[in-house]
Amino acid sequence: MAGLKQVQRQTGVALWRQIADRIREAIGNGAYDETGMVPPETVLALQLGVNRHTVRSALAALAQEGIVRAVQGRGTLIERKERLNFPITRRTRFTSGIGDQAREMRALLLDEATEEASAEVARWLGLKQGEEVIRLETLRHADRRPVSKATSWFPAARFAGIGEAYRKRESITKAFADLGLPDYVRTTTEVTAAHANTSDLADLELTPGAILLIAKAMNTDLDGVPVQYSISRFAADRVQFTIEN
Amino acid sequence: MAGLKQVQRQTGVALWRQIADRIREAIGNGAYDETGMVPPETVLALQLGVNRHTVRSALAALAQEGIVRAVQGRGTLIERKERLNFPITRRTRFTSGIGDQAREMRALLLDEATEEASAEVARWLGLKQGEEVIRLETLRHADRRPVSKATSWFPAARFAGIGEAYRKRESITKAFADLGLPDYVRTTTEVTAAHANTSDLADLELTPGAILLIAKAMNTDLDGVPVQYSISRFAADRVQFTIEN
DNA sequence: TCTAAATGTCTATTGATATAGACAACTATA
DNA sequence: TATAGTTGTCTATATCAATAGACATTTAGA
Repeated sequence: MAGLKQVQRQTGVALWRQIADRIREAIGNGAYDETGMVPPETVLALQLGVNRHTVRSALAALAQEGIVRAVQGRGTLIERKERLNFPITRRTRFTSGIGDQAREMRALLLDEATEEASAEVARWLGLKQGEEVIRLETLRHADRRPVSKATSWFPAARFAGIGEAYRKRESITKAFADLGLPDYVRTTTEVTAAHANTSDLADLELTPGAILLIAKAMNTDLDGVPVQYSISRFAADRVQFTIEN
Repeated sequence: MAGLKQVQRQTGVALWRQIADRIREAIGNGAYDETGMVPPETVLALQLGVNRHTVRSALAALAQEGIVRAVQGRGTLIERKERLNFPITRRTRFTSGIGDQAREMRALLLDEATEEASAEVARWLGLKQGEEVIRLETLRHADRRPVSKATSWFPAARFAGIGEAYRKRESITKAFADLGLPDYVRTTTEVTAAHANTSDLADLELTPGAILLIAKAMNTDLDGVPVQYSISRFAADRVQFTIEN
């Protein structure tokens, strides 16, 4: 049996949203792969102990996301089912990590700026606070679906022009290569989770209330000198991380 | 300035809950460390573009969690501010990982059962579906605050009695040692995020709507033979993971 | 072609959520 | 000892969320 987790009342999170989240998760886990359909509204309502109308609100939200499509008389069909796996290793690269799981990858440069390093950025990049860094805001798609939004900082002195290189090559690895850095390694990754804010929601095409997986990562060159610090935000219902040690 | 992210309306997540989450996060990030107090209700209401009463609902929820304490005439004081760091490496162990960040560690065995391996468990442990495994439900505390709830499976043939050993030693590492396994390594960790369900809420002493970081992990002995598969659920606002490669 | 099973639509009612305003009570400080 | 600044309490109102029931509409299959 599928066995959706029970919902909770009076939590500040509407039942229809909790139910939508559970069904989205169940779809992602392949719980309904046999039929390709979500169970009937009446069955879900009974399983979850809520009114059928509440289930309908949840399914309407999922239909809005393009995950299911209701057909009168037949049932509610699953339209899309995805959870990308993102391996985190010493050789973590976004493009090759996701690349074999998606047919088409795109990377978009949303914004670029040169600024003085904040205390946090300076600490990670091993700079003094106030030294110049280049900040890139990037958005990455897999199969035309937004997957992650990232803010990256680079030491400005060493990587002038990395914004332009990234825009052309659509890859950090290739942009580094163009600037004379043939290889680099992922040194540290910190993972947290939080609710999405408004701008992340819009860029990642999420519905409000969605959860983000947040990875703060440092890359260094082969001598251990920091070359990039980044904060990436992933839609938690589309992505999981795998750490292979 | 602190600058809390804006809230969103008509999302199925009540404003007071969104605001509570943002303030909890801001406290965890040290945004109010200078004063040790949350900004006045009227200021927060203005910043967030909501009514003062809505902010009060959020602060009431945080007071319920023991994170803040309102004092009439003075303001709202920060009582607790914590986020434990949990390193994930080849030598990941819960006790030593958290141990140096907390004065007191406790591990509780909630439940123990011998059962037939599900398809998932069998796959991870390299068993045939239906082979016997021991399942442990454990709850771990740091400084009397619940940190994580975990379900672990062990091959029953090899680790008979591990429940009793864990109950006595309050450590997987020591329980393994008692059963003749002096060392093991973390091979794979999968990280996802989701909303907490009812039983996790209760055991982890969370408020409804809270986010969990979920780690599915496999440990093997030094010959690469799987010895443990576990699913651990952490309160996302109390914990972060660090992956050092 | 009938029927069971499924989604779609409508009305009505209740409780939770959010806003609005006014004023009381308390604290720290000028 | 005033006073400004803060939290606490109360009333009122509008909208959202959830339940309840009835019935229409569509699909697939007997």
